[in-house]
Amino acid sequence: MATYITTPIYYVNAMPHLGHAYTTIIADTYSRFRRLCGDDVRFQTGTDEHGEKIVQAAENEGVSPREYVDRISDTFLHTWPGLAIEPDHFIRTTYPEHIKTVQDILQKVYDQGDIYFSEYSGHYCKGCERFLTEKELVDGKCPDHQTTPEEITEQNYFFRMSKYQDWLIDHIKNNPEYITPERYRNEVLSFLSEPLEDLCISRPTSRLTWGIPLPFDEKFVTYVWFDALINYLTGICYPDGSDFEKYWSVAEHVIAKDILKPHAIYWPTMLQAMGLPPFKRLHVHGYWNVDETKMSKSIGNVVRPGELVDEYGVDTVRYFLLREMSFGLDSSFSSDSIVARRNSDLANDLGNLFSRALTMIGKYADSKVPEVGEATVTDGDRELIVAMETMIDSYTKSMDSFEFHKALQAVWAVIGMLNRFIVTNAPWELANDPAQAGRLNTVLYFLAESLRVLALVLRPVMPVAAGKMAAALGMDESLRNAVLEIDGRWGKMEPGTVVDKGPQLFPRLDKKNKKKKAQSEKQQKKKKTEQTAAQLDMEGIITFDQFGKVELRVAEIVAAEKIKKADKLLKLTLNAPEKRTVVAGIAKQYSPEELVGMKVIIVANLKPAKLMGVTSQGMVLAAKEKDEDGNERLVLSTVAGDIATGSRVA
RNA sequence: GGCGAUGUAGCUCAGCUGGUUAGAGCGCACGGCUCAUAUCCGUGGUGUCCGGGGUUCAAGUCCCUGCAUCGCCA
Repeated sequence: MATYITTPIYYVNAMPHLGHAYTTIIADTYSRFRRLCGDDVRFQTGTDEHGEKIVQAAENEGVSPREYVDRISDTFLHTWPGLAIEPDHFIRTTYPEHIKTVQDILQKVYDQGDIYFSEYSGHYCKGCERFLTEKELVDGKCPDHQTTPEEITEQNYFFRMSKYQDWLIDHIKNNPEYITPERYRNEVLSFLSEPLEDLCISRPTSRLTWGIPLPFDEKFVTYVWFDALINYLTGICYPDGSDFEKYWSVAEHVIAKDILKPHAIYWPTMLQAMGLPPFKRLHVHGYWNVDETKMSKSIGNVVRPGELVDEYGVDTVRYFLLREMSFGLDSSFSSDSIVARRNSDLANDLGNLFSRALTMIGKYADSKVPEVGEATVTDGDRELIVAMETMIDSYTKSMDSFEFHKALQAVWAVIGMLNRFIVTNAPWELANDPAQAGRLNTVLYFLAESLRVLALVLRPVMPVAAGKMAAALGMDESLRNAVLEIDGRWGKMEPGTVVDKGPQLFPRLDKKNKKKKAQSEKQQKKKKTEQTAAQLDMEGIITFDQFGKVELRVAEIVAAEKIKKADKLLKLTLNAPEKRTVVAGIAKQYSPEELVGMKVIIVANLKPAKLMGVTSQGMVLAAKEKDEDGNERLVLSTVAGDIATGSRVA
């Protein structure tokens, strides 16, 4: 069997965060799992590098788009090894091979009449960077930006997506596993119950040049999906090459729920138009909330994968992410929850089991795995063997259907059983009675053999720790290329194998732990500064550190409008340089029109708040004074010279 | 506004087609062991199963309705 597993290609307008890491860890774990099943696996990830936002981001940094994408793409590439993620191929949409294939495909689909040129007159929202449909408008305004879109007439190329709608509905209905979990399948079917519109696939070069030119019209470049999605094909050398033959029919995509529609609707219809079979399965996962809030750049609670690994270690991070989230649903991340998992599941249950078992083999059997005394095997022992087999069965099923949390639950059920097995058999008592030597050997063999199986099944999730386990069991070489069907069977551990306990697999994490000393010192220091801060606070003085926490930035107002029923409030859309909405109480002093284009200073890391139903992500600074009559006068703080939006004010 | 999902122990959740005293893990309390990473094992309690109405011999499980949260669409 072959397996082809992909992550989305990540858009290089942001640095890798927890969400990227989760998606990619899933794909890596699945890829390792399929290898464990003996499959020929290809695992691909990469970066998406064209489009308007990239041009803007590059401009903000004063570099060329090329330099910019090279740098960010490189960051992604170098993030993965730190998470023990090992893709077979890293693709970039700026690779010449990709560009050529995209153009060949566009030409083919165009030649067969599925791409047509059309004049399009519509409401273009600058904030969304796209045309909004009549239906989308609320009171003639963009619901996201509360601005009146511009009437633009533009000519563009369209893909006849609607032509394939019926086929797609049938395909999804006939293949229950095509989109999983089921909730997302239902969502897609519900969306498809309405007529599908054709897909706009181009942008005129007058507006965007950083893209792949249409082969049949040089005045246009491809817009997003006919570029990005095709990476899944170019990565396996479509149209030629044995890799394409081998892997396309078994392609499985992992995505987060925000890009469901492009993958579940655009992509299958595109493939159908190309005359290619649809991919095999699409796996959709939810979001990680950080401390109860959605992770977002503007809130500033972005979790960096590298920092997590530094703090908890790669295996703990991978285990936590896979164990804590029910695949498909949203989940919460917090340092408390990861420490809790680490201590209870990894240190107490698994790590301690491993440690006590190997210590006993060391003490009672001279560090050599003993032989089973057949005559001393009990019913309890046989139950353990059955439990291990049952575990492998349910582990395999769950891993195959992306229910990683269930797979791990099954593994931990036998870990609990093994801890009970030790208490029940009390090897330390058997060791005191020479007549029980045979029984002792059997018990020790059962432990060693069980740990071997654990090391085997845990490898996809915790490659580093499982490697250490295998090495300690003297099985490093033989387990590295193990196949579950063969090596998962009971009794593969050779008597006489020399074990070597080695250092603790998962030391407990807590404040008393010396390993955490550095951190607790840091915390103490923080506490101390907080104390002095509290003192200063009384005097109305703040420390430099406190001031440093306030992130002031230059932002450009790109749109402004009044908020209904609020005489003082204006809703501002800002470039800072990312887009954000801020509500400001300046309606009495400023009209929306005069504000557009102005550069102001904002507090960028203020906790978002909802004002009159609008979420404000920050606050605009203004000077305020009162005259004798008590009337308020207010003047916006701005910058004295020309400076890029997003510049830090300090 | 339309469609849909969710609401079960302090926390995170499992409970398929309605059927005996509603479950798991974590946390908490108590007891036991000593091989082990102050770990492990055993015992224990707590639940108006979101509110209200209905169907049924029987409802966390079905129907209606209200509230809350979320998602998709508009």
